[in-house]
Amino acid sequence: MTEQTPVAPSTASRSARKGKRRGRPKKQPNGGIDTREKILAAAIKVFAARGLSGGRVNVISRAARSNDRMIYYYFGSKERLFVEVLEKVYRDMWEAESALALDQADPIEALEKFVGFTLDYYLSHPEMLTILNNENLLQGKHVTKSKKLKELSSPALDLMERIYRRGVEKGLFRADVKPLELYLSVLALNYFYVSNRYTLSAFLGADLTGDSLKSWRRWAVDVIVRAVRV
Amino acid sequence: MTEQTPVAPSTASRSARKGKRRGRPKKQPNGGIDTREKILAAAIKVFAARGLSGGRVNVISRAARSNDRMIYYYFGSKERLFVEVLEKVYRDMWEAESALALDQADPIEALEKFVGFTLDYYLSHPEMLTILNNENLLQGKHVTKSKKLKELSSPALDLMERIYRRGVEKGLFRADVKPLELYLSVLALNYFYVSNRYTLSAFLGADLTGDSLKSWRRWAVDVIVRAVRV
Amino acid sequence: MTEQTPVAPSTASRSARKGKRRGRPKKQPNGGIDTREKILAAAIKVFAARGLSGGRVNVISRAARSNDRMIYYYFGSKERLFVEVLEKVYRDMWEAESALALDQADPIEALEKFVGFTLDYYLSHPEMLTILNNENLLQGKHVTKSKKLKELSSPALDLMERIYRRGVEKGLFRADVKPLELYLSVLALNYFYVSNRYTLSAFLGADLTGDSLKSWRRWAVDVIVRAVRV
Amino acid sequence: MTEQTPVAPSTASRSARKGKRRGRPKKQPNGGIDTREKILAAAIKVFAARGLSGGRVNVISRAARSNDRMIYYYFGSKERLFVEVLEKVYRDMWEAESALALDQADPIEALEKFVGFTLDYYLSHPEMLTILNNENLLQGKHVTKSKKLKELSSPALDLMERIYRRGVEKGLFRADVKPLELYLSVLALNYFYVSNRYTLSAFLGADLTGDSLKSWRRWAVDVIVRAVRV
DNA sequence: AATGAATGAGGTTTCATTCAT
DNA sequence: TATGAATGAAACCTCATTCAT
Repeated sequence: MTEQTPVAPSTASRSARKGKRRGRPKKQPNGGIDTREKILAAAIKVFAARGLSGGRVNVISRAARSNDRMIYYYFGSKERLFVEVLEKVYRDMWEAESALALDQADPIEALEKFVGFTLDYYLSHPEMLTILNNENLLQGKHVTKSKKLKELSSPALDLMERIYRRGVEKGLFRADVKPLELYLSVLALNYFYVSNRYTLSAFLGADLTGDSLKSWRRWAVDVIVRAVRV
Repeated sequence: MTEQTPVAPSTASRSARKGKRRGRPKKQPNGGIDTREKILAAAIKVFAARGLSGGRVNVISRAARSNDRMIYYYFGSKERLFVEVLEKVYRDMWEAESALALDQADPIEALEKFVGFTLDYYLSHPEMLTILNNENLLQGKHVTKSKKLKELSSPALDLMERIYRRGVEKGLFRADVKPLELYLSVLALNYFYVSNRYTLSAFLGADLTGDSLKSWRRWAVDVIVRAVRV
Repeated sequence: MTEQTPVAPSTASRSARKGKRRGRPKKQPNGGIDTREKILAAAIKVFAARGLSGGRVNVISRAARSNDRMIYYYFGSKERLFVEVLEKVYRDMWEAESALALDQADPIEALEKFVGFTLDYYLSHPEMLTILNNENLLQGKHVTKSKKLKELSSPALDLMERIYRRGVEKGLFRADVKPLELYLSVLALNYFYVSNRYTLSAFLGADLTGDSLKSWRRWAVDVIVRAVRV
Repeated sequence: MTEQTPVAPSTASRSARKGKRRGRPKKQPNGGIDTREKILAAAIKVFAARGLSGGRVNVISRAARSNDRMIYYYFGSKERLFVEVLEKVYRDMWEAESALALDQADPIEALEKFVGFTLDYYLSHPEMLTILNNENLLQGKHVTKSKKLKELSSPALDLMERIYRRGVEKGLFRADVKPLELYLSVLALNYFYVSNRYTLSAFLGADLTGDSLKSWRRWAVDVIVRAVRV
C-alpha cells in the first residue's frame, strides 16, 4: 500500500459523457456506512499522494468508486474530510502503539523494539508521513482545530517515559535525559529516513531499501541506545 | 441557419481589436534579469508557504511585483519554476556548507559545530524544509529531472567523511561507522525538529522555541557525539 | 524570510472560502440532455463561423445559454466537442441523403435531382462546408479519430452507384465511368461554388446568388449529365 | 512542400530562457529585406497549416528564424501579414497562369492542358487552398480589403474565354456556354479533389494519390471537354 | 442513501502586441 | 536593422460545491 497505488492517473477527465445514457440511473445502495469508509480510505491515499490542495475531491470520489456528492453528504467539505483523515491516521498509529507490550521487557531491549516498531510503522504507512508533512506545511492548522486529536495523545510517549524510568532505576541509563527528547529522536531518525528516501536516493544514487534499510535499522537502534546508556 | 447568425459581434482574429487599448501602459523594463531573480525569490516563499499545487502562479507574480506572463517568459511553466526553486534552495545550502571551515578543528568540536550549523540553517531557512517535503510528496519527481542537481552534491557529506576519518585516526571515534549514516542522522535530528514543530507543539502543548530549542541543540550534539565516540 | 511572510492573506485550500457565496444561485436543471443538445447546436454555428481555433468555448457556451463548465461536463474538451460536431454534421447530411427516393426515377432525372439536392443542401447548411474545410485544414485529424464516422458512410455514394448502373443497363450511360468519380464531381461542382462564393464574388465583382445561382444549377446538371451520357 | 513541413511541432514553449545569457545580444543583420521575405514565406506555411486564428505569430517568427518583433516591424500586425500572404499566394498563381501559352493550341488540347495545369498547381501549392478556405471562412474579409487584389484579376479567366471563343469559332464547342462557368468548373473539380483529400480518403479508405490521382486527372479533363463539345 | 446536472470562481497558460534600447 | 523585456486580455480548463430529484 504505497502512495503509488490506484489513485487514478490524474488525467482521467471526469466527464465527457455521451448522450446515450437515458434509462433510469442505477442507484446501488450498500448500507451507507460502507461508502463513508471507502471515501475515507480513498482520501487517505489521495491526500497522501498529492497533499491537501493537490488532492482532488473528484479523484477521491472516483477512487472510492462513489461520486463527489457523497463526500459532501458524509463530510460536508474537503477540509473536514481532511481533518477526519488526520484523525484516522493518528488514531491508527496510536492503536498500533497501544499494542506494544514493552513494559516487562529489559529497558534496552524495549528501546530497540520501539525503534524497530517506529521504522516499520512508517514504512508500512507512508501516507502518515506525507499527511503529517502537509499538516506541517499548513502550520498545524487542522490538528489544532480537531478536538478529538487534542483530547488524545500518543501512548508511545508515555511508554517511552516508562521505559526510560525503568532504565534509570536499573542503573542502565543515565539520569539527565529528557524522555521527550529521546522519544523525538527515535521519531526523527526514522521519519527522516522514510520520508526523504526519494530525494535522498536521487542524490546518493542508491536506493534506500534492502540492505541499506537493514543497516539503517541497526544504526538507529545503536544511536538511540548510546544516547541514553550510562 | 447560416454562419452569419448572432454568435456575437466579434472578429475571428484578435488583432482586429487593435488600437482600442486604453490607459497608458506602464512598462518598466529594468534589464530583465532582475525580474527573473525577483520571481524566483517570490516563488521560494510562496511554494514554501503553500506547496507546489497550493502555490498560485498569480500569487507568485504579484509577490514579485511582476505579472503572470513573466513567469512563463522566464520559466516556461509553473513546474519548471519549481525545479529552479529546488535548484536554488539546494545550491544556497551547499554554498553555506562550503563556507564551513572545519577541517582543522578537533573532530569532536567539528562534529558539534556541524550539528549546530545544520540546525541553524534549517531554522533560518524553513522554506528549504517545506519545499523538500513537497518534493518528497511527489517522490522526488523534479529532483530526478534536474540535471544540475544530479551533477552536484552536498559538500557537507564530504566534510563529514573527512571529519569522521580524522576522528578515527586520532583514536577518538570507533571505526565501524558509516559516515553517510552519521551524516543523515545529523540531518534527521534537526530536520524533524524544525519541520514538525507545528504539529508537535500542538500535541505536546509546548512551543519548541526558546529554551526547548536550546535544550534540543545540546541534546542533538550529544546524541551524535555519543554515536561515534569510542 | 519564513513562510509566514505576506504572500497574501489567502488560505491553502480553496474550501476555506466556504459560505461566502452571495446572491442566490440560479440553477435551472432541465433534465440534462437538453443542455447537451443546445451546446452541440451552438458549437456547430460557432465552429462554422470561426473555425476550430477561432471558435471560442466561451462564445459557444453563451450561444447555448449555458456556461463553459457544461461543455467540459458533457464533452470533456473543446476538441472532443468538435469531433461530435463533425459527427453530427455528417450524420445530418446522411440522413437527408437517405430520404432521397431516386431508385425508381429515370436515371437522367435521378442524376439531375441528385445534383440539385446537393446544391440545396450545401446552400441550406453552409456550416457543413466550413466545418469540413476546417477538418481538411487539419488534415482529417478528427475524422480519422472518430470511430462513429469510420463505421458509417454516405448513402449517397451507394445511391449514385445504383443510379449509374441502371443508366448503363438502360443504355443511357456509357459504361466506362467510375461511379465514385461521378459522385465526387457532383460534390465538387456544388461544394466549390457554395464554399468559395465570398472570394469569388470579390474577384468577379458579381454576387453568386439569384440568377447566377440558377444558371449554375442548370450548368452543373448539364455537366454531370454530359459526363455520363453515351 | 506540403503543409506538413517544418512549421515547428507546435509544442515548443516560446521561452523558459535561463538567466545565463548575459553577454551582449548577438544581432545579425542580413540586409533586412531578406528577413521580410523569410517571414512572409514562413507565414504562408503556418497560415496554410493552421489558419489565420490558429497560426501563431510566435510560430511564424520562429519558422522564419527571426523573432516576433520583426513581424510587427515589417507588417504591422498579424492581420496585415495575412493580407500580404493572400496577395502573394494569388500573385504567384497568376504568374504561373501567365506562363501558360495556350493561345495557339487546338482548343480541345488547350482545355486539357488547362485542366492539368490547375490540378498540378493545387497539388504543388496546397497552401493556396487552405489559405483560400480560410478567407472563405472569414467571408472574404481580407480579399475585399486588399486594393492590390482588386486591381488585378486572374489571367486564367481571360485565357479560358479566349480558348472557348476559338473553340466556338472553329465549330468545336457549343455556343451557349458561359466561359466563367466553364472556368469555375475546372477549378471546382480540382479544388475539391485536392482540398478534401484527407477527409475523403478517411472515408473512402483509399488514398487519393498515385493511380487514383491519374484516373481523376483523365476524368476531369473528360468532364470538362464533354461539357463544351458540340 | 444516492446521483446527475449545474455553476461561479479561479487556475494555468497563451496570444498579439508594445516599449525601450 | 534588430531584439529582449514587458504586459493586458483572454483562452481553455479545473475545482469545490450546491441543486433537485
